Amino acid sequence: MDIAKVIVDVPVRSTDRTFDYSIPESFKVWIEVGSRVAVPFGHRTVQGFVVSLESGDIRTIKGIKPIQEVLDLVPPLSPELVELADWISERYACRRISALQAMLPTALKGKAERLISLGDTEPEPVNEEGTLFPDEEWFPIFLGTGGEEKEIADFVRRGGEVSMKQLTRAFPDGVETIKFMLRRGVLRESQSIKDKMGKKKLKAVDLAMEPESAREALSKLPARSARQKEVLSFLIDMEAVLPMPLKDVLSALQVTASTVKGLEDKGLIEITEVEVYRDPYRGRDFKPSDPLPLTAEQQAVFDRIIGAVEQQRHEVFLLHGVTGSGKTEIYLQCIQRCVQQGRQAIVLVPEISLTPQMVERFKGRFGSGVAVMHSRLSSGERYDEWRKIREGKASVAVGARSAVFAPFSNLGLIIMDEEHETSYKQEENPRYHARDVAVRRAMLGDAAVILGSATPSLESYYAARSKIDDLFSPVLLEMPSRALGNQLPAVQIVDMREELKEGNRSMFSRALHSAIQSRLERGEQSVLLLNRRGFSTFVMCRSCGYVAGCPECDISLTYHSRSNNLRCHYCGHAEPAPEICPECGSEHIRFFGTGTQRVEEELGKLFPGIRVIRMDVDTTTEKGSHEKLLGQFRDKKADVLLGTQMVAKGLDFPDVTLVGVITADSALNLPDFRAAEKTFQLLTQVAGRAGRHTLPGEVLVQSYTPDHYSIVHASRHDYASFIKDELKHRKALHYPPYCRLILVTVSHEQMPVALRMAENYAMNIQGKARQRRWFGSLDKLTADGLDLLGPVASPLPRLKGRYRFQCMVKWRGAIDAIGLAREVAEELEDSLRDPVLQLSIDVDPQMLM
DNA sequence: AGCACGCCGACT
DNA sequence: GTCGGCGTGCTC
Repeated sequence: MDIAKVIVDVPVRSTDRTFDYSIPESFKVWIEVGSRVAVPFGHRTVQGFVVSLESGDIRTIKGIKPIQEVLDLVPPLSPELVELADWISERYACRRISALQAMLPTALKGKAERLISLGDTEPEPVNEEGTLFPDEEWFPIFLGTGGEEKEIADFVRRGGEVSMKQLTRAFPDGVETIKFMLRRGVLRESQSIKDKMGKKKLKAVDLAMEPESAREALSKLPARSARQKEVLSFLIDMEAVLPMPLKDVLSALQVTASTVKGLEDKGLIEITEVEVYRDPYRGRDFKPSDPLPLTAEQQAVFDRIIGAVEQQRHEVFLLHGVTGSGKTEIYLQCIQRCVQQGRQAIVLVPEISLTPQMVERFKGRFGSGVAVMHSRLSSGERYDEWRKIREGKASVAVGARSAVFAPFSNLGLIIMDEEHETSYKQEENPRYHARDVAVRRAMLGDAAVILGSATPSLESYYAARSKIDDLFSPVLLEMPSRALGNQLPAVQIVDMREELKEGNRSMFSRALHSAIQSRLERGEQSVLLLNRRGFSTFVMCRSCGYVAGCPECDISLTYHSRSNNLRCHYCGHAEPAPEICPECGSEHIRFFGTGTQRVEEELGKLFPGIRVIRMDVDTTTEKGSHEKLLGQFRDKKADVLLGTQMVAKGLDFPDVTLVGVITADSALNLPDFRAAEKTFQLLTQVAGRAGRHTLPGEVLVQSYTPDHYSIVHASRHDYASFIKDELKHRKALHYPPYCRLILVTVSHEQMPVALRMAENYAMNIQGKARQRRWFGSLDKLTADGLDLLGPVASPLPRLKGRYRFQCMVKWRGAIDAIGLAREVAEELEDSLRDPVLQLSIDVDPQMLM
């Protein structure tokens, strides 16, 4: 093994391949597939990943350079993850380095640092031009001031090796002099990769001897060392829990560090630096829980799954269980078996439902063997959870999307809860879908996969029934009844058109109004859902029709009452709310559309004294606020929990007997072929929140289109009928699961360029598809083929100052449509070498915007 | 991404 | 006649 093939951290197309490096003898034991290394690349040092090792004669490869540094003691990636990264880069048309980077916590994103040390050359006399005059007898004129050069040299000598950053900070005007010194070899530059985040170190105190000898020493300490004696006797008492964090000693005894230091100087104790994990859940105790007895239905499903787990066989299960059917308990017991076998498990949950309740359940069952990864952790905390996994200190990882990359070495089971959630699709590069990555990873490592949902995505459900997917055909397991035997709540649809006809212009129907009223009287709780994302509310002038829009994105601005300003949901642009119309000066400027803030205000007017907790993006930005709000609601500090989709997921409150959906239609009107599916899923999820315990629940759904099949079927908890209807639509219109999609978005600052390039793209891909005889055969459902829609203006036609057009590739069968889409994009980029032009390829898009 | 190599305008 | 503009192309 003499040669390492390395993917370097330079994310452009021309470097999206391996580069060969020789491995210095001393590194050979450290370097494996998955190692992170520093390599010389061009004129600098970059970070890279070893993706394969080859034996070979180094001399046969011209210009090969050696690996400069191995960056980690333990390779951060396994060969299995490296292979997975390859697959991701092909399937999602992204650079290999992006796929590799996506697998690591941001803390490990090393960047090169320039280090300056003294060179071997003695400072030589030079004149102003930098010409050497070694033979001249007269004293040299240094560039600038000779004194400065001496100061810089002294500074570097003191530090031994200082970073360029430090040096320029110390000598802000010395840049020229430093360059000059480098040129002459007085200073030398080297580069090294520095991680963004260090490990957290903690000072800990321990006795330097056996407790008996310490006790003896204690008696010999003079009386004037009263404080030190206190500390020592405390440590002897606490002997069982040593070493102990220094700061705990200080706060327990109200002494200062110098007192403890004194003891160290006497050689009685030791102060050491221990590496600690930043445990985000430190100091919280989790109620231990034992496995619950399974119902017959649960048992049957469990038995089926556990067979695969115990035989260490790759198999994918689609677990379709109604809300409250006890899927989580099945997950827990499968994990338990998996861990007992010495293998590890990953649990994927949507970010939004990664609530403290959820975490509690896993921590309660598996204790400290659980690592939790979600976006609210600081990057240091996330790094530490990640290291816990890699170092074998955790055997269960619970987390959002990216936890699918948890660096376990012997993975036995991957569980994906709420399998249908769109948040499993990453919306930036690499645009991977965690479900498909999970299945692929499990395939590579002979692990089982459970995809669980009350409302499985059509893609998964169809794959389970028809076994046609190229990636996976899950085994369908059904759990149609609730574990506690209680009924699914009755759902009533309220026709809002009728309300309007009868003169009720409020956002609450009479039925919902009286339902809330009766809950208030009985002291029960309600959950109100407004699936209204910010952009649908807008500010309009009633006199001239002016609508406040974002200057960068051409979409209407949303009014935020707390800060009294208008904000763009997409780019973050904010401006003060106008009092008069900026176009015509009229005072008739009004705020339309219903956001959660407005519902909150309205509730206060209609039900004086009502206690409302509002939960949406605005009230949950602060760390821990989510948790706090839910805690308050659970403690019955409020009558109503009002919020966006985040209130619909996985919450379980015993006293909630009413769930109200203020407008069920808002998602239906989005330009998305999944609109009906999303509406059905949301309504089913939220309806499942009511009456999970002893009190019966009621669900009221307000709608302007009460006859829509997604609303009707959701109200009857009828997944099968919904699927039947929806599949018919998808088939007729050639949408997934009957084909796959690739969304190509072309954007440019100049509208004509963007449009022209989008047209070129469409033309080129059609041409090539025709040549390969792939084009235009989607109508015959059995045939392989490719079809193209567009270009059309993107649903968000302008974003962050760029005009956007999109082409939709629809394809099916054993053709390399993804490769083709990428090829055409690259050719286009080459022909118009304009860095402003952006082409993005989204394979299997979830959001069509 | 950086960074050097390389071919055409305003200055000693 | 030279310094330097940034177009082009390479990095094991």
